[in-house]
Amino acid sequence: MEYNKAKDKFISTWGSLGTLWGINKAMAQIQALLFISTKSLTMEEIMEALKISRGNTSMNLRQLIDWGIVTKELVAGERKEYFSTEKDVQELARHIAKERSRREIKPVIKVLKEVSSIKNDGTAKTKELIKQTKALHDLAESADTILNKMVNKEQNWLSKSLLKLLK
Amino acid sequence: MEYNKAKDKFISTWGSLGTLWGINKAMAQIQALLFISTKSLTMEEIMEALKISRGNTSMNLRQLIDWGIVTKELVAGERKEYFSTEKDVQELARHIAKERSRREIKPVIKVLKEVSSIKNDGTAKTKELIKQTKALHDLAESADTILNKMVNKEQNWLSKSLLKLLK
DNA sequence: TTAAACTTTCAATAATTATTGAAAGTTTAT
DNA sequence: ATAAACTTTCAATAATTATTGAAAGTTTAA
Repeated sequence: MEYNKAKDKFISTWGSLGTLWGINKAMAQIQALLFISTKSLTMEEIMEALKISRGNTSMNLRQLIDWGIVTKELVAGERKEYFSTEKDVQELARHIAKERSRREIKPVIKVLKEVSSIKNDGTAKTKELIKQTKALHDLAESADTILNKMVNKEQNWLSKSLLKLLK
Repeated sequence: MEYNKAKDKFISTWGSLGTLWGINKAMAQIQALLFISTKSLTMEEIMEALKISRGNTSMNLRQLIDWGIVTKELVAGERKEYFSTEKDVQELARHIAKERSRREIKPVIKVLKEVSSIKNDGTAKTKELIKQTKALHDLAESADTILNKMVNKEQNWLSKSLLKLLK
């Protein structure tokens, strides 16, 4: 496989994976493009490379910046903006895990807490609801905690040793 | 919060979480309904409880069965089918992790392997593509391995002790 | 074998989500 | 202050994905 085919395959695969996991295709592809780029890119270059509109590019770049995985760079003497993504996979995973936890997992954990805390009126269905949502709550909380610890920068040595331990 | 409100909140929250993570709302809600039900339910009961059509219920039940988290039960002397979901959260997590790994993660790891194995022609862009996709490949493989080990039934004692270790 | 009781399939439709593109907005240089 | 060079916004549209519902299929009982 030569460079261009490999590049296209990577970008399109990354886009599909994004879609499968609830992340907009354009957003995933912009990140993929920046991830393998040897230099920061302008909006124009991104539009051109991915064949997407200016508006789409602008909105998705903003989202990526919100997520903390893309940064805007201003080059002295140039008016246009340059974009680059976090190049370190560990850091990338950390940002994504942190954001998805904050936006999606934590709110669900909160709901599970509320639901599992309803008054136990002694009926079987109430008991079951409490029992099951409590189990889900505990699992979600454990998973969320362990995930965040594992991708934690300072504790990275740990996740590496854990991996060995588990093998 | 009384039972019905809590139940509705749980089902709708679970449906939304599904959507956010690329899982069809109806599929997530059927699973949620079964998860807190004290008994197996018929298609009719599921349709009624979630206000969804027969076709939708049928297709999503099949998917849940494919995923290995719902089972069809035949009651002697009754013609209609009864459905129930895995009630143990640990088992549930295990099935979901296994399936998402198999369907979505493993194929991506394969592509990353291919892409990172292209011939290094010495150009900066090729070197960067190889380096970055290789890093992603290694991370994805580690994450996939560790996730599957963690949710592994036999090794569950391990995930529990790991959690303590990480705290 | 027929009919009743059920489930599945799938084309049509609806709902949701992504994308466009042009107008409005912003910044900088002169 | 004006204009050029850019970015953002957002209503319109397109693309995708989910859902319906009725016809076709299946199974069981008589």
